[in-house]
Amino acid sequence: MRPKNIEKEEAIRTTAMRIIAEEGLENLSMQKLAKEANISPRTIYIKYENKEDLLVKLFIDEVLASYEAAVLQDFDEKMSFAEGVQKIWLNTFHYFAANRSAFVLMQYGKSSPLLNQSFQEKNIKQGQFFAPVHRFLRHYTKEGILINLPFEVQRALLFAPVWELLNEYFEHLNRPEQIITETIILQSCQSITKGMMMPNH
Amino acid sequence: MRPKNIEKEEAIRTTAMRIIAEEGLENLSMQKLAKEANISPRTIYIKYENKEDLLVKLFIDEVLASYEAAVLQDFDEKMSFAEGVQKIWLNTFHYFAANRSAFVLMQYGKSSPLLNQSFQEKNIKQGQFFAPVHRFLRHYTKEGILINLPFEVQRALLFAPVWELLNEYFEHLNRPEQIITETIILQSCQSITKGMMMPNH
DNA sequence: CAAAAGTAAATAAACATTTACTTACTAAAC
DNA sequence: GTTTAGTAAGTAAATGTTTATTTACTTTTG
Repeated sequence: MRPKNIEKEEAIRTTAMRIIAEEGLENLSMQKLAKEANISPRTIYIKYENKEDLLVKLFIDEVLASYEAAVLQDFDEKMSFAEGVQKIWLNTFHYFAANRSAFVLMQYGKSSPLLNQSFQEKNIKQGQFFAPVHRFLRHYTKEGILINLPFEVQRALLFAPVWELLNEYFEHLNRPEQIITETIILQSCQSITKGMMMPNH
Repeated sequence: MRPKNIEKEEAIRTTAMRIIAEEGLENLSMQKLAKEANISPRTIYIKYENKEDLLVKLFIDEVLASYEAAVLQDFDEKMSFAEGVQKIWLNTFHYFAANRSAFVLMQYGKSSPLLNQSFQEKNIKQGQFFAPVHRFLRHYTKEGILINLPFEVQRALLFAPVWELLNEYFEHLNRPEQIITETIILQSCQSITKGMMMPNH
């Protein structure tokens, strides 16, 4: 039996991510992808059921999984609240600043019904991945250090700004100077953290 | 000379917004739009140069312009910092909660290269619209009340969370209970505002 | 009737997916 | 150890559909 050529599978994935990052999800077609990856369209269908399957697997394996791994790197639930939040901010910023295609696909995931649905379906899995963050926030809420709000609200308030700053970071890539520096990220994180903590902490 | 039928132009716009909100931008085709608006495809091309032109005008006129008008309603630069930020939060929340299609298209505007580009190009116009907010933030920065960061960063930190909460709001629409209430919005806004203010204010 | 608004039907390109075929490798048979 | 049959990987070209846009025509109103 002829064995799978792993290089071709790799080529499909990296080429797809490149097209999405450079030309947008709406410009990714199966034929274009095959051509640019130097393979036959049929080869994609050996490895993926259809386009939807390809996009969902790409989204979950190349974006969600590696994002979650990156975010939790060197993160410890036992860190102080400010320290833990800062670690997540820096991990998020560095990971996506270096992986624009992952950032772009993640953004698509929020608006595209297709990806959004798969995002929802995998919420269980994601919940397992992000469990340390969940426990971290719940712990400091119980301790009376973090203001008492639903988890989803805490997550939105604490981490939405870093996404918006990443947007700003990429928009400034083509401009003479970059305003989103690590110093700015640290300052921003401190402001947000301060606002989320109970008085006298 | 036969006069334009304004109803048909209206039908194109509202139908397009409905398709985008319900089925996503990727499922909006000119033929489908024509069929659902009960007109001929050619009629769209009388009113718009091409699909890109349609989307850009839809985005600018139906989304950006009305969003900006909604956000600035009853907002006054002379309001206190906390009061002004809260007004913008509430305006944003109420406007998009009641106009899901505008919210969806706005989200697309952030990821789709097509819309993103037109977004960038119209930044001058948008800058004029949002000038009151810009002046508002600059004033309180000079006064030493708002922490001194680049305008783009202040905007990201102050207003990104309300977008994320809107996402959460829409996701909870299909669930038994809504966690994103006006009370939660007000509490969230206060936390963010507190973090962005200089100590002793 | 002039002239733009509007239509139905056509066009050509692009799309996702399939068909019919070849290639490359494994492992059993000799 | 060489041959050979089987099988999945891979390909080139085709499929039928959908796409944005246009053509050739009709309608409506000043």
